[in-house]
This record gives sequence, C-alpha cells and structure tokens, in this order.
Amino acid sequence: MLIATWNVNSIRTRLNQIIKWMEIKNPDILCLQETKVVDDNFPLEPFQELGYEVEVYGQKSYNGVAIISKFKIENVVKGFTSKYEKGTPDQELNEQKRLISAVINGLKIINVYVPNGSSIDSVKYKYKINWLNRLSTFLCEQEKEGELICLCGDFNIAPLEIDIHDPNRYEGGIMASKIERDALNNVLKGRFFDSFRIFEQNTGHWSWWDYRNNAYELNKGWRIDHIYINNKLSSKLKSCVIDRSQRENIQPSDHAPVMINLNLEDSYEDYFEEEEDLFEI
DNA sequence: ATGGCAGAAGCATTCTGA
Repeated sequence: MLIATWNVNSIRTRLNQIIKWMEIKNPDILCLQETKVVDDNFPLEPFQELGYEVEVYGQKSYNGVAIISKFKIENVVKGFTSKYEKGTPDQELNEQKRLISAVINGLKIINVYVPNGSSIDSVKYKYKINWLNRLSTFLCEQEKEGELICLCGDFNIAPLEIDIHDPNRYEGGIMASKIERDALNNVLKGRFFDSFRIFEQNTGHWSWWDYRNNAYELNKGWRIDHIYINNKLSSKLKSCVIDRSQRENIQPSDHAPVMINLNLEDSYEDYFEEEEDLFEI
C-alpha cells in the first residue's frame, strides 16, 4: 500500500500536476495540506474520475487538509474532537483547518498541517506549541491497543540538524527550536517512528525549498514533511521516498511529496495473529 | 537586518506562508 503526503499550496492551482502525478505513482492514499479552499469549492471530480474517494476539511485562503483514497474512507474526524463548549482553547485551535483523520482498510490515517509559527517571539509560535500539545492528547485519545496508525503531513519542524541545509544559520530558529522539537517528540512519545530515517541517516534530503532566493536551484532545503508510523506498522514498512521531481514542475508547490510503501499482507505478525485466533476457536 | 517568491482575495494592495 502506497501512502503519500503533499503540501500542495493551493489545490486549485496545483490540480493538473497532482492528477498527473497520481496517474504515474498510483498512490492508494494521498494526504494533502494547504488546499486553501472551502469544502464546497474543492475540485472532487478529477479525483473521483480516477476512482478515488475524497474527504475534505478546508477554509477560505489559508490552511485546509484532505484525504484522497482508493479504498473506503471511514470514521472521518475533522479537527480536534472536543466535548468542550465555545470559548475553550479547543475552539480556537479548530478555527484553522489543519487536521483530518480517518480509518482506511483498518489503518488509521491522521493528516496534519502543523502551524508554521512565524518566528519564536510571535504569538503564532505559541499557537504552534499549543496546537502540538493538543495533537499529543488527540493522538492519545486515538490510540487503541494493537491499532495501525500513520501520522503524516507538513509538520513545519526539522526534527534534527541534518534536516536543514545550513544548520549553523538556522538551528534554534523557527522550525528548528528546542521547544518545537520537544513538543513534536511529546506527540510521538517514542511510539511513532520517522519513516524516512529508518532508511536514510545522512543529511542532504529535503522536502521543502523556499520559493525565494533561488533556493531549489541552490538545493537549500529543509525536511519538514514527515510520515510517522507506530510500532505496529514499522515491521510492515518497505520504503520511504521524497519525490523531489515535483519541485521541478512549472509553477510548482514549494513542497515535494513524501511516500511510504507498506506491506500489509503476508507479514509474520498477521500470520501469527491468525494462528492465535484459530487456537482460541 | 531585510527582502526575496507565491497564492488568495479582489482589483491595489495586503495578508500569510516557511
């Protein structure tokens, strides 16, 4: 099963290149961020014509996330589910459409667009940390024994120094500060693993290049788009790649898609569980 | 230290992103 995440920086502007990419790569599940459109104006038909189901959670101009899937999308959750009343922190954190979750083929997909935070002295930075802390409790609420969970999206955080082209210049700043990384690690709690780092330990691999200053041509990038998988899934992970070719499109997104391949069939664990079930009968 | 590039809204220019 192929699962991809892509900050497309406007679904309507990027539609044709996304469709073309899907026809080539044939992902089973595609998680989008920064769709920048209200749900009624999301272009569903091109994806449906390719045989996909679509669930969207967007707003005007900013943010917006979507899950596109070849398989039935179930148990959709939009925003942080909350039993609290208006005026609570949850309401403020849900005003920006940044989280959509669903169950697909028994696999829980959580697609996030983490706030950028602007700069570390900004109120937006506080919002980012608050948002990540709420994501941490959301994830705890979502975790069930034995469940397969994939947490992916644009995290706007370089997890390590090696995820920045010029750490001397950027370490400690926005997307590279200790407080952000601690908040991210508190979300992951040691139970979720960075798919990309299971296969690649070297620097020089980026998922985002600034539109400005010729950053792509100079290969001055950051790795801020991630696919995290929990323990249960890690034994099924076959690959994780960043498709930087999409950053070379005419009028590209500033992000490249990231994709994992999971082998959900024929795993030893599944076989073992089947045997266990038979034994119980 | 600042701006640079891009998209949306909406029609000149501002806001936001990372």
